[in-house]
Amino acid sequence: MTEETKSLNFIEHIIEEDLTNGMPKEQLRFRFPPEPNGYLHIGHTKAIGISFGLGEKYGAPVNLRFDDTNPAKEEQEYVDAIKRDIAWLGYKWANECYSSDYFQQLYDWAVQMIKDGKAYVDSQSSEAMATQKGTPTSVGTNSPYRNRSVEENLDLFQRMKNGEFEAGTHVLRAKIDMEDPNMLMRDPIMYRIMYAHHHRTGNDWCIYPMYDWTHGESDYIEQISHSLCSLEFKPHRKLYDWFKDNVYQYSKNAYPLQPKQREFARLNLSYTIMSKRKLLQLVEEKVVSGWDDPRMPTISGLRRRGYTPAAIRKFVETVGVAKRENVIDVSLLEFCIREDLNKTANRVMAVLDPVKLIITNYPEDKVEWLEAENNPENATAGSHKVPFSRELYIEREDFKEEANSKYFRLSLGREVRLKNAYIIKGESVVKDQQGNITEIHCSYDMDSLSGSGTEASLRKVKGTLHWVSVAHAEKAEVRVYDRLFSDEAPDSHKDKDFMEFINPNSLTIVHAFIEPYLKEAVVGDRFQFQRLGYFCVDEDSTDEKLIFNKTVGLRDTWAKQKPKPTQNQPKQSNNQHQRPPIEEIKQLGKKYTNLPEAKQEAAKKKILELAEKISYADLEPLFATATKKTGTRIATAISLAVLLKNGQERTEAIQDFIEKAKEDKNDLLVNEVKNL
RNA sequence: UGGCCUAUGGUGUAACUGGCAACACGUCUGAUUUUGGUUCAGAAGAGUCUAGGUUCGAGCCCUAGUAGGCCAACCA
Repeated sequence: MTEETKSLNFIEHIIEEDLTNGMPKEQLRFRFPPEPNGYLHIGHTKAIGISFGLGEKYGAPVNLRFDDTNPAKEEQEYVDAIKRDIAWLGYKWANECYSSDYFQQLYDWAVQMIKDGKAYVDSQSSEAMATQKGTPTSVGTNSPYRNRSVEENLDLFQRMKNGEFEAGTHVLRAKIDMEDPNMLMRDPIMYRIMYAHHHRTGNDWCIYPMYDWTHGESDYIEQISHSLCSLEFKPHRKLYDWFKDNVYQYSKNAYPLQPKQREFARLNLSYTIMSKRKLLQLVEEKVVSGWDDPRMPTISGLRRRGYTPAAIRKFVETVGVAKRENVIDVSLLEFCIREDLNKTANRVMAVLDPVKLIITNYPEDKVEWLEAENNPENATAGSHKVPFSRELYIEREDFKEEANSKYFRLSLGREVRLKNAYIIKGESVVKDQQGNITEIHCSYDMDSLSGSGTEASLRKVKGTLHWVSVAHAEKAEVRVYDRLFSDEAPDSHKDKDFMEFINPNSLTIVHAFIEPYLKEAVVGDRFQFQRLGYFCVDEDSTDEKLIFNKTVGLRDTWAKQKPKPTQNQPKQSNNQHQRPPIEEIKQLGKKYTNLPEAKQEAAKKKILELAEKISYADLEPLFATATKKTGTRIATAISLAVLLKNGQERTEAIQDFIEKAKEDKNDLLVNEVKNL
């Protein structure tokens, strides 16, 4: 057993506390409650990971509950997609539930509440009700219908249910408090009239319950112990509890456990959006090919892009759970998928931007089938054969006529290795009339075959190139993706619509040459194209034509050397050199008290030097340093001594500072000022 | 004129009230390498939003302030 002492997140702390306070472990029960009005995205995987993860951790059931109370927006297609995605992620739900299954129970409770004077039928327009509701900063006023008799309310509600009224003419409201600072408590609507076909209940109902009423009571009916949702529902908690307390009075025998809602910060990912409404817009306006377009942050998009469930789960686990707003850098997601694929994806060779390479001293009709290791990270992965011949394709980027010593690839007169094959040397180039290179001629060292063990084969050369034999090359379409948005937070700009940040070059279609081994590949297979990245076979592939999606590139430290056009430059400027001396003094002071003695000496020396270069005006603000920042005060004292020695007049501020320092508990500080 | 929530390296998350604030990503060095990948070794980067207070001792508790987020759908 590897008993990991992993630190707990705040939700786990709450659960642990409940457990130690006597809640039986068997009572633990969670739920994931999507509304079937769109596809799940990477943000949802956090919520899924939290609730299902807790279920796995505590061996507790987790219900998948579709919150289907708005037939106008919800569809069976979404139900199916959601189930598919959760299952693909590898989670198992205990029960497949629907809020619509509880409509009758909810209705009965609502009648009960009317009888108890806790709910009433309002018959105003939505505008009138909105006005009466007030604003966050001003209280609301009571509806003129607020004091209808129980009998009238019962009659009206019954008739609402019977379909006797037009949509929009009446609603059922909870009678709470129109002056509550929490607007959700200002007589929230429980039911509205709606003549719409529901994907499960058909036309059985013409009144539909609202979210707050339905969601909390669904938790209660399912006896969910911890109802976990995102931060924006925090204000709903008060109402959640109000409804729960009332209903509990009616049903405590049947449903003894009262659920507890807790909220966490949702996941945001840089360079993308996470709103279902906006994702739907991308789909509807055909900016992308569908919900599962590989550029979409949806689970189905990521799946098609080549992401694995393991990588996504690792990602969600790594980002953690807390209550503050956050934006996760996509580089973390990319790290997770690379880490997984590096261990599992077979290596193959493919050339995306080909130029012909001719080995002039290799026989014209000779073909060798060379051994290629499938995965150096996995000894059991085996190997496959790759054909080698006189004419090959290599990557255009892998050749330069002249190159400096930093360039490890092929150039004239220099040697490189062809992966799994021979060492070659650049000899000459053939160009067309425009000066474009059409052929590169080279010679090969016939004794240098990879793995042959000869002295020549063991020679160290600076670079290794991937290649594909021209005669044996298969063609394939490769879809190379860039981020969908050019802005780090496309929907965070008040003055600009997120659509303005769409990256016009988010998809590039490349016609590539691939080694014949790949002919066998089937939809969903994942490979590492050596030196390029990870790719997977897209479902658009046919028997005649293979199509690959680029999942993610390899880490590329070489690309970083070159000036890159992207906006992802490191922001940290190297301002160490030009930092004003006073800043350096502050920095040294910062750690002063924590340093071991020897380093303290060194720091002091440095401060003494720097202090020669500062003025009184620089130092004066530091006299006000907070008492507890002892280090800075010491640095200030040391510097002050230098100024005084150099003839600085004793101002009142100086005197105050010295006096106060002399009374400090810290001996280091006292020592510095006692002789001033 | 309001209510609620949050604030820790560039990013995300930790830290039993107590040893130089930990981990991951990212960044930078170096080594290894038939992938400029992987792996390995190392470095830089934080006075825990500010100011007070309680305490022998505060990232953590209290007060005030500042900044950001959420709240006015017959949506969820």
